[in-house]
Amino acid sequence: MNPPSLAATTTAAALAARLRQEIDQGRWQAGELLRQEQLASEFGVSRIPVREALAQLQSEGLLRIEHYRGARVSWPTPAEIDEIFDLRLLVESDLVARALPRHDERSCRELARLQDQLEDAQDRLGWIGGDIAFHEALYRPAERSRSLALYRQLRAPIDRFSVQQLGPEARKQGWAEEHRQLIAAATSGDAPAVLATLAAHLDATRMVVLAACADLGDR
Amino acid sequence: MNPPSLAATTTAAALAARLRQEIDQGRWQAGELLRQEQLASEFGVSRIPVREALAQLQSEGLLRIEHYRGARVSWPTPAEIDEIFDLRLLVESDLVARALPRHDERSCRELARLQDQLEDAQDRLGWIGGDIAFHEALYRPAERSRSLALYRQLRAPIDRFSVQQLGPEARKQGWAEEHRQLIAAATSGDAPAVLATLAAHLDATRMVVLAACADLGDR
DNA sequence: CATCGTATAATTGTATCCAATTATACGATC
DNA sequence: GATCGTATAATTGGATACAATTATACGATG
Repeated sequence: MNPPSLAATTTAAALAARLRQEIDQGRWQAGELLRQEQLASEFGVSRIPVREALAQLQSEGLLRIEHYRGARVSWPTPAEIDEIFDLRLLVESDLVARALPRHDERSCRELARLQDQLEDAQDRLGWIGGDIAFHEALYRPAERSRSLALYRQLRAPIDRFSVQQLGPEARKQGWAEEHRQLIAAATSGDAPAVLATLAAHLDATRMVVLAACADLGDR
Repeated sequence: MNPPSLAATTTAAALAARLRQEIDQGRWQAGELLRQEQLASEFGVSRIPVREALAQLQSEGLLRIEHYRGARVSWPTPAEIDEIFDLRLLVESDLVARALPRHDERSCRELARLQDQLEDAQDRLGWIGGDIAFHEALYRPAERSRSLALYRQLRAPIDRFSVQQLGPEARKQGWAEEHRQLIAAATSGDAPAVLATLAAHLDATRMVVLAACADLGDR
């Protein structure tokens, strides 16, 4: 008989979500310190849920916490980014290959709808969210929850580079084209095509992220 | 000038390590509740570091925390376990393939030494620790830190089943045999052999874990 | 002037206490 | 007797307060 309780989650989780967004949007640069007290007063909570949120973001690879020193936004090296994309290719190829035979007309329409929605997105955050939604819909028919979680986890620490680099309209066009090809290949059930397109798509994204990361220097 | 500070870590981290061990040893069954107050008084600390340790173990997939309900030992389904082993095969095949050309006489001696040590291990915990050390040494020359972390993360939630099932001396023998074959293949640089052996080794382990998990029933 | 050591401030880690929520026990009602 | 509603207890989530550690400022010393 309760009202559906909008905030059915803990404040630490809400904070983590908020901070995740802000990191993606570039509020803090790589290597920058996040102060517990500052965040606590900013959001009007105590440091306890702040600490739990920071710990959560560390486990997602967005932060690195040092004992008594504080939480810094992670600063992946180009080698790490390369490795992440290699892993994404492994995992996402497996996912799409398993999903392919289970895609039907309905799921392919859903893909097209998500792509339309993506191209209508206004801000960078809506953009990356749309891309995530598209890929998840592409992989979901595989019914591999664990792999899907792994896919999310691999994206999380590098998505902010895509978001921040997302100026050039050209890249956006190419991205849309690759997504359209993925939909076509999924619709026709052409496994080699979908795998090749996915690989090309990931490689293109890799270049964007590496470029964004190169500007940082190491620390 | 400080003494090397044995506990250079936080108490939450120490607690997490301890609880990880205890979960592997089967102190709590799958689905069982871990009470914060009980753990706090048992280890002589407050509930704050206990909560942080529990959150950490949740991010590792060992626990599942429900809002205001408590932390339960995770109870993976056979399907999830199957999926984890599929992912392990993907990641570990990639790792061993990259490591293989970089193994030399020294690293292979190290593998043999670790295997000797493993076979001398007394208790179940030493056993699983030895197996982890062996595999990490097998993959380390690849210099893929992110993949190695992923490998650890995939093992973490299922190792307890191997540990608890680890009665039969027979299985232990077969395991040792497979490890010896891996060393031989690594020494001779025989990529197809090492990949085939790894796949067989993982499949054998999968069966053990699935058997241990089957006794649980779902919850 | 550079470097080291010390005192102070700033920050994180933990303990204690209170609030919010859930689980349990008990009685009323059909 | 079973089921529902309510009161109580048990448990978790969060706020405040304190301890431990690290960073900074400042002066002494060469």
